[in-house]
Amino acid sequence: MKLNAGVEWVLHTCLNLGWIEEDTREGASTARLAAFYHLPPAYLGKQLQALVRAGILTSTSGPRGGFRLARRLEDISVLDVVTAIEGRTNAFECTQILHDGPGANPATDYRTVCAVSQTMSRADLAWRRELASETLADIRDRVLTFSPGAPRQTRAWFENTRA
Amino acid sequence: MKLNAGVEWVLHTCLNLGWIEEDTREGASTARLAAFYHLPPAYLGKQLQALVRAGILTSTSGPRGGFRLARRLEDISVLDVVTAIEGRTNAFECTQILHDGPGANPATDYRTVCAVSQTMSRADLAWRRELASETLADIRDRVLTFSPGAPRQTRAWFENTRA
DNA sequence: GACATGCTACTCGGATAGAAACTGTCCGAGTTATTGCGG
DNA sequence: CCGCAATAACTCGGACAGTTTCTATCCGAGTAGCATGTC
Repeated sequence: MKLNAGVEWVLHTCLNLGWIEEDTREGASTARLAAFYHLPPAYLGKQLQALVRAGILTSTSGPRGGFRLARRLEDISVLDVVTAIEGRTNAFECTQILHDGPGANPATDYRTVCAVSQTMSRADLAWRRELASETLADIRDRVLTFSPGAPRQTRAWFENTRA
Repeated sequence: MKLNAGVEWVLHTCLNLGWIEEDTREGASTARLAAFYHLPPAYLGKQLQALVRAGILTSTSGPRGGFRLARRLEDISVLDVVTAIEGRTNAFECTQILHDGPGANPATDYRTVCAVSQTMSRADLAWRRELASETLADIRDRVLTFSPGAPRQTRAWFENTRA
């Protein structure tokens, strides 16, 4: 029950894309996005591809290509990003072992009936609800209040490393 | 980000132990607890050992030995059981990649400062809070209202298979 | 008949393989800017 | 000087290994009950 490391990477990367796109109207390539945090470029690219499939990013090939946000940060929830990487499966997956116990009803769907499954599902739901209630724009704003210079610094880095 | 299968197994097993101990004053061996759901006995035993280390169960060796609840179901939260199996680590582990970015402060602990980490930690907290708010006794009571015959059926099975 | 004693069967516990998922890497298909050539 | 075409460089995308975690199994240490022999 450990989240993929890619979740942390792409969350920070999306924030960076948000700041880059405010400035230049273009995106950024995997190589530069990875270099910003010294991440393995190819593996970060793999995660970003998942975000493209989820409709969070768009990608363009060739020179001056790369990744861009498909929609505004206000319209991307943290849950959207997590789901894109981790998939739609819950942390607790009821295997309905009650079916293998005595006195089981083969027709019953214990994923909805079993009290254990209900409790675990409720916890998963609380987790998802918390992530769904926050957008990347909310996180960006919290970053701004803590370190107002972050956008400028980030943009400057991407400007300088381009040369 | 998938929970161990053992979590489901031991939750159901603890409920069974609760019903057995209401009847006979004794516990049950791994073999019989596993046979109840056709689970791999040795692997279930491994999980139950983790619950012993966590102080949820007690174990006795030798003939007529096995596992017993260390305390009442009212005093065992679902979180206790999950933590015993999964460990105390959060689903999201902040690796502080901001330390590898430009303009980072080496002295800063980004696990508490980083806005991304804050959001993910909040979600993990909501998940844990939900699990901590429910005890095994709560689950047992919900089972009773849905299928009042469950305790008797379970006890009967363990009685019959003993012979 | 009662008791001590050795034995047998049974249990947990940790050490040992196998499978699956995560992490990381590599090369190919496609695209765009560039550069050289011809008009 | 302008337009066109071939080229070269750059990008994503999916296919291919390495590592960690989870799943499953096996055998040994220890214990409780039982059978046996003795008093």
